Amino acid sequence: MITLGVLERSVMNALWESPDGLSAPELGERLVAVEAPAKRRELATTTLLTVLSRLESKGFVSRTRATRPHRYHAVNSRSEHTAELMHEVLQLAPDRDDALARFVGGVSPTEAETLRRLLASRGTGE
Amino acid sequence: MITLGVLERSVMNALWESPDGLSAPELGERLVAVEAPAKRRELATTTLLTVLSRLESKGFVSRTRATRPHRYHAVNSRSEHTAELMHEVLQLAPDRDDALARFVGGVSPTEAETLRRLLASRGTGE
DNA sequence: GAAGGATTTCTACGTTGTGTAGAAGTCTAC
DNA sequence: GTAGACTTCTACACAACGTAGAAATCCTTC
Repeated sequence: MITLGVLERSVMNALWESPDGLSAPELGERLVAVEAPAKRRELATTTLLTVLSRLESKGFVSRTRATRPHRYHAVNSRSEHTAELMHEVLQLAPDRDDALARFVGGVSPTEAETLRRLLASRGTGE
Repeated sequence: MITLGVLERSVMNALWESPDGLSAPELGERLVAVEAPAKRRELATTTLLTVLSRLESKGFVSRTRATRPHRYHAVNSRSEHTAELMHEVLQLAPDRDDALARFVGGVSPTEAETLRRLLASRGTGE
């Protein structure tokens, strides 16, 4: 399963919150702003470019080469990404229904209600 | 997020299918049996012991030291593991409901039905 | 159209996790 | 108490990731 490193995840979080995408320098500012306030020092722009390239290879990021500071966008929204991951995890289990049962058993009452609503509006499927 | 390597996953699969646990040599036999029939050559027992130790450190495996060939057990069932992973993934999303919506949107009709049943038997929660 | 600065790509190194297993240590049955 | 089974220690190769300098590329302006 494709996984993300800690910096890669920070970068994705920044991109997910930027509908218009970000250039590498802009990304740098966001990262300093967010994260542990005092902790995070400045990262070299080349570092960010490397990470962005890797994320592009992994299919998580696309870029616009038209403008000069290239703009980077998240390919999927965070929710899509999360849902996809959940499906991947579920796919690995041979006993899907059992896994689903345990999953449902662990959600909060609020979320259970959300799920009911979602399933209802989805139609019965038969 | 704690993740598993490919051999580690094979080992966990073998343990998950062995309610009474396995010793390292027994594990070796299982692994040869399963997996790509011709592909998988024999693995040294020490290799398996190393992997088992690492899985123990990660909390996925426990062992009985009483008997001489120690016996190794999966701490959680595969379904529990899967459900836990799904929760972890979901936890990372700030927009949980949205992620749930996308997740539900992607399940098969059969699974949707399973989910409905599970949520119904779970009680309304209020 | 050449120069200079901004930007990107290439290359590289340290760290960590994982697959792999020999060497060395420990335990038990005889 | 010793041989053989079993476990732990140590070790190495390889990939992924964080990190960034050097080198290449590209606009802009003179």
